[in-house]
Amino acid sequence: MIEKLNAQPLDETKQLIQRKYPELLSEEKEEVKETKEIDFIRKIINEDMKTGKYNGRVHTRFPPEPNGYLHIGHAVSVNLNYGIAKEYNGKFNLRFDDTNPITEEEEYVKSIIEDVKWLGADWEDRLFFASDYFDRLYEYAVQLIKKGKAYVDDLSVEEIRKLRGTVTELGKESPYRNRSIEENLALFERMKNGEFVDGEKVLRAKIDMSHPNLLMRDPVIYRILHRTHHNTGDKWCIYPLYDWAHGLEDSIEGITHSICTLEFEVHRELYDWFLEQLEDEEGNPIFHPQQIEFARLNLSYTVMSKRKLLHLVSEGIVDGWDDPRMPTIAAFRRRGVTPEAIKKFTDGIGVSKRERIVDFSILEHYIREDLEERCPRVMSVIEPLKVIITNYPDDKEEKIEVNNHTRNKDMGKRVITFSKVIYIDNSDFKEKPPEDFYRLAPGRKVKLKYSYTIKCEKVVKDEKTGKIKELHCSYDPDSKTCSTKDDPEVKVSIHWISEKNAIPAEIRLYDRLFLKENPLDVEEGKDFTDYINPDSLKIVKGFVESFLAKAEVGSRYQFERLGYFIIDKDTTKDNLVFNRIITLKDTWSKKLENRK
RNA sequence: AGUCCCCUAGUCUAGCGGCAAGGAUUCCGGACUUUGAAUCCGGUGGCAGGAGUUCAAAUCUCCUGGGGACUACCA
Repeated sequence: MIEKLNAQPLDETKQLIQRKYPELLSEEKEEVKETKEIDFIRKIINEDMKTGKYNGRVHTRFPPEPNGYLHIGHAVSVNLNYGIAKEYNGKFNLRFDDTNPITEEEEYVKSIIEDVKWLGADWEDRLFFASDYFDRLYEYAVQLIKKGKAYVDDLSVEEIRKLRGTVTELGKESPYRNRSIEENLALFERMKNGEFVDGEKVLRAKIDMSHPNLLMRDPVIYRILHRTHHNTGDKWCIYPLYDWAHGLEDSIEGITHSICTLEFEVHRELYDWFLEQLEDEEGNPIFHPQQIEFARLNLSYTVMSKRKLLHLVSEGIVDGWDDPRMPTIAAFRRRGVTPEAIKKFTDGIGVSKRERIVDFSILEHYIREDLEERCPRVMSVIEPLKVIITNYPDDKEEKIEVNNHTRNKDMGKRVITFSKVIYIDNSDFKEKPPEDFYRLAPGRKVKLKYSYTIKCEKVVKDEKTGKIKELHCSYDPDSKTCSTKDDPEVKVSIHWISEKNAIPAEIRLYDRLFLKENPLDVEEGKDFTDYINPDSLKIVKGFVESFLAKAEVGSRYQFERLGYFIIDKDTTKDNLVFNRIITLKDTWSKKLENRK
């Protein structure tokens, strides 16, 4: 009780200080920001720097497979890897892990390059392909054979699987396991030369068929695939597998910290084993990067697997990889989200080893925070309701100068028009207003933002349908510069647009793609697509300020009280198209919902 | 079933033997406001459970429980 009494005046003092001397409090805040949180990966790196493990060098990489579009989960990895490289004055590579010509395509290479660049990561001149190293990978394989640590196996896929055993049963050795080094060398060369058909032979590492880690039970490292590769064409008909290729790629590039997701944790043992076996021309062990695993991102109300995203695209559930409802980078870009917002988000959620489903509202928060700063304000009407100001002269027009941003005066001013016929948003009028409804209703007053106070005198309805056609309102000529607090009858000011200043626009209202928090948590007999939000896209015709006809594709605005919008690339000379990036927070309608 | 990994508010995260367990978001109040926005103030809410070590445990050890990875010639 005493605490409460004491707390009261203190809060008030703080609020007073905030109002009068905001700079005092903001300084305080910056100091708090100084204490930077450090994740477990950076801790490992700090330790390595201390011990001089890599001579103070930090070199990371982002190694996508070009078999799909990048999504926000990849952004976590890009930002992490590039961020670390920058922080430690290190380097960052972009490397395509293109060891499987069956699924990989040039189209994906292009989109990935564009996305990584857009995210702000800079690989300078270090854009690499695993396929650049096919020769060296082959040489290393020969070395492994020469050391008696790899052999050519004639077994079929099924036979290999059978002999591998299970997590509880030991594996059995292949009858071809003890071929001579010479025979293996010859056979491997013949594999490379295309003397065998797909699947006829493989090269396997000779490790331990009774190893508790299944991956260590003589893993296949080369398979025969008579396929044209997007990069090397028909030069090769044998291709290395991930475990063989990845560590070697890292080693070749001098990567110090090979950061990947949790599912590769079990692979680390193999990763290390390969690197320990091999040596360079002088007989020294080859460079040995360290693999570190972190938890991938899962976001609520969406799906992240490439397979599922591809399904949404190929089934036409969404309109392509860059449909603004998708979690792909291309979609975020088109939707209007900035790379800076994504960076804030990925920094904000941090990195850890616990599997996580990050709440969508956290992403939304960073998107709003970013847009709030950068978007000029504009008054647009999404669901127009015609309003006639009955006591305003027919042909009179007033120009009103308004700020483009409430706080940031650098964004300049613009001029809007007031006249007899205006449009307001349908949601700002209720014939039978619910409790707490502050906006317009029959007989009620509302402030038109930057302009007059109006009072609803009459509701005109369509005789046939009974739908509201227009509103007849009167205005108060003395109210132009008033604020809402000058008139006890006026609670809020609403946005509006004059007929004289309005041009039509197509407005695409996007919402979350799924209704279910975790769409992968499917009930019996259902599919993840059963949880698609049927209202994830609504297209409406509204009015925007006429100067926007000249605005460029990709420019973002805050439609006052509605949300943030961007001009879409579908815009043509006579069809202006806006995407809603995100709504403004709406505590009032949330309150109404919660009351239900 | 074997090996390995993980477990701090609804969600994400900090903590590294001594904290009133901190921050972000969500939610709920309030101040301010020509955006029911932003901004500001306040509140609800957490160490999976149990034993042990210790003067002292979210932190170290063990057990139990829960979640996950691995049984592809995918990455």
